[in-house]
Amino acid sequence: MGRGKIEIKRIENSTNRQVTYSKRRNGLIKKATEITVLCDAKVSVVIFANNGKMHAYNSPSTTVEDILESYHEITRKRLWDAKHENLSNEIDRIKKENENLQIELRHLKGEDVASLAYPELMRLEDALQNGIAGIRDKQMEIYAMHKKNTTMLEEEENQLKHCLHKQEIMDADIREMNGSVCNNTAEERDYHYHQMPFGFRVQPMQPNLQERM
Amino acid sequence: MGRGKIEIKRIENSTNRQVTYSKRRNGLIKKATEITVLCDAKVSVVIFANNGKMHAYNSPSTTVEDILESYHEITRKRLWDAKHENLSNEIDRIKKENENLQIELRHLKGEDVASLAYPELMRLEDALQNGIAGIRDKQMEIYAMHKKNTTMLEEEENQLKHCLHKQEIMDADIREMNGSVCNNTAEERDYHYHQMPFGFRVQPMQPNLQERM
DNA sequence: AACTATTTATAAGA
DNA sequence: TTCTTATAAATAGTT
Repeated sequence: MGRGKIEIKRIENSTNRQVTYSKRRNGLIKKATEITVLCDAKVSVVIFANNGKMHAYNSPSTTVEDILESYHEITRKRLWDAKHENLSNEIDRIKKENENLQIELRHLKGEDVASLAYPELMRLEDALQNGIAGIRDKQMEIYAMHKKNTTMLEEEENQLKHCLHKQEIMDADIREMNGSVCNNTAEERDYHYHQMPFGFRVQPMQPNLQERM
Repeated sequence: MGRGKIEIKRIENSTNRQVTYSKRRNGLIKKATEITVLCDAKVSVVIFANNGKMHAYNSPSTTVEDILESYHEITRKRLWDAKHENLSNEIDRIKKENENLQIELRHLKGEDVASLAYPELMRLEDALQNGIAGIRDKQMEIYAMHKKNTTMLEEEENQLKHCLHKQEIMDADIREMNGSVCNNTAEERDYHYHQMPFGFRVQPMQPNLQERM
């Protein structure tokens, strides 16, 4: 818009640039004023020249600071909204997944099954049977281990009893040799021992076994 | 600059104002861009429309305002971080809950039970027994309904057979009256009928019953 | 800064 | 909103 068309690139001639700057700066501020009046808008224009001098325009009843402040607020709000939405979507997604898991759990526990279709009931029964099977296996395993422990303890106990028994015989022999009277033979004592109720003979105790598993 | 000259005062027609705003806003920003390039200037333009929507142009630069603003930016960033953290915590919480549900589900399905303690196995077995009980109840209910349906169909079939039988007797009587010879009494035919294998007398068919449930 | 030929922006209409 | 176009406005080069 002038005698000749110009390319939009830096004007190398310093004087020319200065003149153009001055004219266009006025033009810009005029346009800003016009849009403010015509369209009831709030506008802030801040221009720094090459040489560092500043000019500014802002629509009436506001300050450049107000408008710049609002600008930053909005810019930040947009950023925040975007991220906020991502997080909210993530939460919704996980909550949905959570809900489905809860429903499946309730069904497996036999709750809320009244509304289920037959094939679904079959599926649930299969799943539960598998569950029980797996848990029974594990229980058997634990039972077997428990039994094995008990047996080992029993054997240990028996061995201890046996040692004790031998010791008693030896003590008796010693007392006999020392001149005291004893008419029980070793065989007789053995017999009496075996007549004792089983419960008194063996008392494997392992109260903490369950907690260890 | 247009088809007609306009006075620089607020445009009362809302649509016109909106259109003019849109055009002039683009014009203003174009001018800002041009002066930036041509004259090596730094320009910042912020425009708020009547309705609060914002547009802005900034030449690629760092100005004093920008630096002053960064203080506020940091303040607000802290605010944002706090809100962000709340959401993140919420996500972590739900994820954790989700994980626990998945574990419980796997256990109920008999998976990953190898590492469980005995009391936990007992609890799971109880839960599964309850589940199976609930589902068996529902299955019995469905079975009962199925059986009831079948019975009803059988009765209908029997009634039909009965009607058919009566019809045959009547037909025979008519033939007899017409002079043809027949030495079977109605009673005899009745006897033969009742001697037929059950399966041929009644054939209730309802192949799609299961699919209807 | 003023002038003015020309380019550019845009008001009105579609 | 976008396109068109007649016209107003801006401005490049000149004085």
